[in-house]
Amino acid sequence: MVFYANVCIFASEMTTITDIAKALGITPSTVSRALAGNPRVKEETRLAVKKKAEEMGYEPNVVASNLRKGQSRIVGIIIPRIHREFFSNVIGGAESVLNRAGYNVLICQTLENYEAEVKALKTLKNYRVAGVLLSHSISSTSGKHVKEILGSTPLVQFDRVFPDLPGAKIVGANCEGAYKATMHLIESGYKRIGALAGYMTSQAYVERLAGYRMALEASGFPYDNSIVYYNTIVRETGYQAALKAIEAGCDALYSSGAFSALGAVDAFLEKGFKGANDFGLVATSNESFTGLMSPSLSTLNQHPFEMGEAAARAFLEGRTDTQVIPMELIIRQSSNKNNKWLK
Amino acid sequence: MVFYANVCIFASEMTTITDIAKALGITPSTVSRALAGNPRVKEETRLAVKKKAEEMGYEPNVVASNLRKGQSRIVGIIIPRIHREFFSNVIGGAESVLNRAGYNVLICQTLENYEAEVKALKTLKNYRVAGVLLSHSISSTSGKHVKEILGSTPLVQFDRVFPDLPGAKIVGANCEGAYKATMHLIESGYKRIGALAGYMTSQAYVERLAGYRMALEASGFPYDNSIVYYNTIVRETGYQAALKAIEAGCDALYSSGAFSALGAVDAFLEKGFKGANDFGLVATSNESFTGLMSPSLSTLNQHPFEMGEAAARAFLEGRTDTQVIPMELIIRQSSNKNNKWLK
DNA sequence: CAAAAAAATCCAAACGTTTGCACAAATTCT
DNA sequence: AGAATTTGTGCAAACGTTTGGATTTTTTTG
Repeated sequence: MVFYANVCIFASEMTTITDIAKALGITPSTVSRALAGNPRVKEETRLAVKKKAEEMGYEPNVVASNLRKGQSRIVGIIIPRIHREFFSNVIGGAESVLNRAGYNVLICQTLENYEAEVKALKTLKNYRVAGVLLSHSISSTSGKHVKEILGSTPLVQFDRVFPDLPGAKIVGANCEGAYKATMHLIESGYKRIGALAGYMTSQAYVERLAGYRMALEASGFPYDNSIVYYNTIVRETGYQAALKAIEAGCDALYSSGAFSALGAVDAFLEKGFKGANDFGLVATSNESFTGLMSPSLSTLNQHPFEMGEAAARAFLEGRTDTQVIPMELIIRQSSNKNNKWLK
Repeated sequence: MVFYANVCIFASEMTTITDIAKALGITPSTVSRALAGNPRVKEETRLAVKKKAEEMGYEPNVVASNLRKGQSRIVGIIIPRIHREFFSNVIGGAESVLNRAGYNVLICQTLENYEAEVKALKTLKNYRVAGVLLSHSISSTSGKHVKEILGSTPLVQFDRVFPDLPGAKIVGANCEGAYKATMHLIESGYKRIGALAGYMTSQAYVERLAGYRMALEASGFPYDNSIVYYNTIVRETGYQAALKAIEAGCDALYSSGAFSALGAVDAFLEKGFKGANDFGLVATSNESFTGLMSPSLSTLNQHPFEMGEAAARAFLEGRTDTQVIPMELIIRQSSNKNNKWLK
């Protein structure tokens, strides 16, 4: 690659298609077509153009190209927070699929804030992105703003979806997963199983609670709302809720989140419980720490990377259906009633 | 917000500045100035324009704006992988600072692949991004390609930096951190301290190794290259290296990474070690699992979120110096020689 | 060898903004 | 009242591409 001093110093002085055209004594349109591989340009000139472009260090201006073509190769992803392991994995999966298809990824985090979500949607619309992959913030209760802002921009929702919004959705098998987790606790012999239920503003948590309830009722256990703890999502709230659950006589908990489960472990270690013989726990979301901590947590693996891949593919293929990503029950120490945690 | 049917159905039929101008019987230039808050337009018309814009659901086309202005409000971030906790935290920090300053973030992951890095750099250049935040892939050995492709585009390097490249750099206090970690092991009474050194193609790892060596030599220990294990970065290679270290008679390890330390724990649990009395370990990178696993790992916290913030600020302020983010030694069970891990 | 067909290139407009300069209208100053 | 200034708008070009249709050049055909 030849490197021109002026190109190096001033970004504004980059070689354009017109520069190449002038250098070859032809018109910009031919250069454009040559570079695009249009069959209407002679092999000979195509080669000459490509050679000259290389020589002059030409790099296409995709901004201009996008403007003219009225479309961009950017996909926007809106998520609550990037550094949540679940979301960073989703992004990882989505990015690799999209990148292979020639798209790039613009990231916006809402930090669970409705206003930030609105702003992010507007920003992406203003960039005229090719599509949006969205997992809404916990403080958004309906998809009205999404439809209003996005209009016709293709939308794929994942994990946290608004049921009132049409279009592609990628969701975990929340109900089924929670059912399996709760059933596992029941089959392990636990007698009074509470739930850390999360926020009911999110469909995902509603479904998990439903699965928990179904498992109880299918096994002849009563559904007792007094041992269902809402709005638990972080370690501290999980801890507080678990303390109450212990007082209420629970011997196991199904947690809709991973961090709340961490708080639950804090609570029952504090209360002197020693192993899964005393207290059972299954958490949703197989964050990496769950398998490494002590006691290791039984979890539902949501396959976030695959979810990201599926979301990206749904966008690429223009799908509008709902795909359910299975949740895999991973049994570890925290629900293994037959053995103690600590050998 | 009034919602026009056509706007909703066809993305191409969005209201433009010209539409507003026509609706008000004025010219696009005035509308543009009005929306930009240019003082040369009358208060009255400014209000009329803003009202009409709102009414018609106008959203600016930033692609056109960027083209005309020759600059964009996008910052590109290139990282090896998004779903590494360290990097997702850096991105989280950078995104929040940049977002507040009106910038958006385009993410590219290289997956430690040189070609992908080159492609990412070109893509970002083609988007004429305002700047690039880069942590290079492990397979890139010099910054030549970066300079060649990026030209005058502002560059901030973080964590893994090319020393041969000018401009802003945000690095961890690698040498100092490794020194502190090793010194802590020495002071705790360990006698033969090996190192899981990582890749010497990366400046960060070179510096860590240097810090390790300095601590040894400052304490009268010999630096013994036969118990320094290179290219350890994932769990498996850490495990293999730790097995060798055990055979070589080591009673402690300083690990330049967190995942390799995980492998080291595997190795010495397998070999029947029971606590820090037997084997000491300090890892770099305070990934969340390190504090939750058993034994919990003593680590060096690199403050990735703050590093991301610093990188973003360095870009915003046009800095060209090198900033060092201190590493904090967090002492946990794995190096606490006075107490057993398991109570 | 002219006419028709095919191939290659050119022209000019468009994408939606922004902005220097010109111009007109309103205001202020001699 | 006329000149000088200020204030508000309009005009038109520009940013770097792409693309439909016109035009030229080359090739094929009768």
